[in-house]
Amino acid sequence: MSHGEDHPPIARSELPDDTAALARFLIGKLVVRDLPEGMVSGRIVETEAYVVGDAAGHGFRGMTPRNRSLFLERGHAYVYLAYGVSMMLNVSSEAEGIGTGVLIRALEPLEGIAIMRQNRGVERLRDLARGPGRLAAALRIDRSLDGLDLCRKGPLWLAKDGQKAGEIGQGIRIGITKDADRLLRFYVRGSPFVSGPRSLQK
DNA sequence: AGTGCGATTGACT
DNA sequence: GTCAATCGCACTA
Repeated sequence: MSHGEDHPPIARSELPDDTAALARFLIGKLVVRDLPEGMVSGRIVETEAYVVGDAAGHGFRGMTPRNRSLFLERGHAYVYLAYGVSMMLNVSSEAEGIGTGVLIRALEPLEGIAIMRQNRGVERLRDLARGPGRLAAALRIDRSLDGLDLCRKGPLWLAKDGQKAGEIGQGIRIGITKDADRLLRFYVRGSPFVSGPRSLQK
């Protein structure tokens, strides 16, 4: 694998307005993290959409100190702590003032794998960023990145990938109880880097 | 001011 | 397969 690639950011105008469409669009795109030790990147293989009127969405009951970044224009980072243990990376969606977003659930590691191993404390490639909390740990993502514009170069941004994503599967979201039946999870079929039980693959 | 609960993970039976 | 850890925050009063 080559290193030191340029990774131009994805323009905001390329991001679909609709949240579910954005979740699908982001499959196969890159998350790029600029760390002091070097560049870390991965290909997005799993996302979940938290859409308008969605009781499972953090923005459902309006803006709060925690979720205000969800209400930014599409393409900004919403980072929060889940279960007091794991950071979660989301991409805000829709127009400014609408509290919706896309959870990035899993990456296929590309660059900076040694750095990811160090951040995670595990060796196995498959386990470095399989799951939203693991992904955030591998990229050392925390609340200091909340609200960041992901459509420009900085500590963290979104980029295109040279190669096409595989076939995209769709299913129910993981770990929620409200609006749990909606098919708002997207993933690369057959990718070993996708999280969740095998019963949800297919 | 007190309380209950997660968009998870890793350890364990 | 089950389950505890852990804590910020939203909700109730």
